[in-house]
Amino acid sequence: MTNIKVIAKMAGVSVTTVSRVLNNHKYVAEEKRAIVQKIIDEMNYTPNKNAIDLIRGETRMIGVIIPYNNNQAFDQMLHGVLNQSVERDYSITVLPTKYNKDKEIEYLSMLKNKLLDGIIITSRTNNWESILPYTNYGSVVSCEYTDHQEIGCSYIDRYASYLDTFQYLKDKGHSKVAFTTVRGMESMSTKQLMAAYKEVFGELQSEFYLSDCSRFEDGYNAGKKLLSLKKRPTAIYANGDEVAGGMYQYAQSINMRVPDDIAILGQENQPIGVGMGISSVDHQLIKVGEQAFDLVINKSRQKIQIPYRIIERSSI
Amino acid sequence: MTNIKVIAKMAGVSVTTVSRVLNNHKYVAEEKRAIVQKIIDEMNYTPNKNAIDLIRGETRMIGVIIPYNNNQAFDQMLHGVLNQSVERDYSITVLPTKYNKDKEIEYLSMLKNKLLDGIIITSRTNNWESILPYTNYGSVVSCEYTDHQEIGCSYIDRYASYLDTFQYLKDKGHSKVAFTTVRGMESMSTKQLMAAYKEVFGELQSEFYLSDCSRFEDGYNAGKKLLSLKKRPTAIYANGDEVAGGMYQYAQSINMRVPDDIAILGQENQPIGVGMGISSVDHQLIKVGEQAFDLVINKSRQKIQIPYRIIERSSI
DNA sequence: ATGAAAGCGCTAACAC
DNA sequence: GTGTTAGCGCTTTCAT
Repeated sequence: MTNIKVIAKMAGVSVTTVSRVLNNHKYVAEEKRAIVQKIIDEMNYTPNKNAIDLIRGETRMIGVIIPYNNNQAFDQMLHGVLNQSVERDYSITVLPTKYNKDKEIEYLSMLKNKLLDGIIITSRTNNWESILPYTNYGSVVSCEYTDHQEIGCSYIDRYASYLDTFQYLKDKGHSKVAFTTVRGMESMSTKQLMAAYKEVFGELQSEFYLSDCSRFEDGYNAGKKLLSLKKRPTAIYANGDEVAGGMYQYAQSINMRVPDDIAILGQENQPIGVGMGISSVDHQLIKVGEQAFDLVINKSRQKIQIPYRIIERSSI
Repeated sequence: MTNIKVIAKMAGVSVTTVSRVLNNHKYVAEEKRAIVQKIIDEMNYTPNKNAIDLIRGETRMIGVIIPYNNNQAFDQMLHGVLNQSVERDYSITVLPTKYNKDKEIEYLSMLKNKLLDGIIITSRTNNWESILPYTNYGSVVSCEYTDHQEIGCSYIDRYASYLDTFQYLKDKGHSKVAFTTVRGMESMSTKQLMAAYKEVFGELQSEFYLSDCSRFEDGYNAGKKLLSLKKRPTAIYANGDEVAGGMYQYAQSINMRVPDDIAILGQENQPIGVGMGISSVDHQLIKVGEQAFDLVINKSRQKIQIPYRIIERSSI
């Protein structure tokens, strides 16, 4: 292992001097700097960043906690983070939890371990009380709103969005609308969705709600269930355009017309949505990710709301 | 900062003993082990992994070099890597290069810097000769085939795939086929694509080839160009289902029927493809990523080929 | 069984 | 300007 000591010996100077040329310090004789640099180049030497981090207590590395690594919504946020990190010269470490509480905490403790300067939580399974202690070791920002002031937030106002969306559907003349989600009632956003539904349409009949939908196939199956109901919905609000696409395809397979027989609304403005002409409410998750990144590296605890928008296409 | 020293003092033992209980060493009196563990729990102490890495010279962290962070193909490989990393308890750092040579080398030198145990290169811009030296510092595996035996490879036989695909198209009666790519002739796979085309159809007329296609919109525009040709193609082989989807939509917008008026073949079996019924040649990039991960962590230099398959739907 | 002490590779006072 | 030295937080001989 060729380390700073070796270079120092070869150059006939002290490690300090080598360290100085490495870090572009002033007060190094041009002559010595030249010879040191020459040895460095010859030996093709690069400092051990691990040792540097150990001393500095900083890593320029940000972690992104993500439940699944194959979910469009989380992917979009991750992309936003990645976009910014490239500009700002930070590295990003992806931390997939599968909503495992211990795993999540293990990742959080990477802050304590000085492995990460900050963490972005796109979605969590532990309660905030368990997470809060880690804010002492590094910046943690959430992509979901929380009151806790030690947590910075880059979030969307999901409740408002859901309210708007259901109202939009109601205005279009729909009163029997069904919807799908990824997770069940353990998820904050599912709860908000439920609440918004109730606000607009009143009590929800349970057959109109389906969880565990992530991909196209899930949408297809959900479509089958929903459209087989004796009292079937006139509109479906899917949690993602991929899921919506699956529903769309099932509808077509049984010769139902969209939007005449069944209206379909997706989320997140995914490619499949533009391809199939599915209306979508875009929560601009990429922007959420970009903003979250800015917050972490600035160790900011601001609460920043990212606007959503409904993109009208022909499925509704 | 509560470190091992503090714990040692509080427990009234030496740092060595603390280190031993931390690492589950034998030869620690059950009594002492208990008291040390108690303090550790009370103090909510976790060791500084950075310091541990420094000594061990290992990080359990793998880097994935990716040109863009918003390209379906690279995303799929990344997902494959992520899938495996969760199982094996490794962290993954995403290293986006935008095909910048210096950035790419900078990332490679993270191996030397002891920041990464290994690196997976999904696509590169430097030549292998520049990359080879870094194999001395850690395992580097490529998702593209190379003869260099210091590089492990998890790859697809692109040339064979392209040959098969074009032959498939020819068998379907197409002789005028156009195609698109992300990058131009600087890319290895574009070169192979060209060669395969020539092999099957003979000389390529330049209007039948378009580069810089990544997303749906690119496909739409490519479709417009290709279908506006006086001598237009009867089939298009798109570099991805998203791009294919854009072409499909343009075709529909001018009332051309798919596949009767124009046949469209995509790649990578993306959701939009199943949604729109686009035939696709699936290179199983997720598997490529999974296999690549296995290779890095085993420091294997094997060359493993992942099979591709043509998925027939209705666009051809 | 347990602890003292010597590093891992580097930075940052502090002295000269 | 340059070098000596004391750490950063931990592991690992080597004694005891």
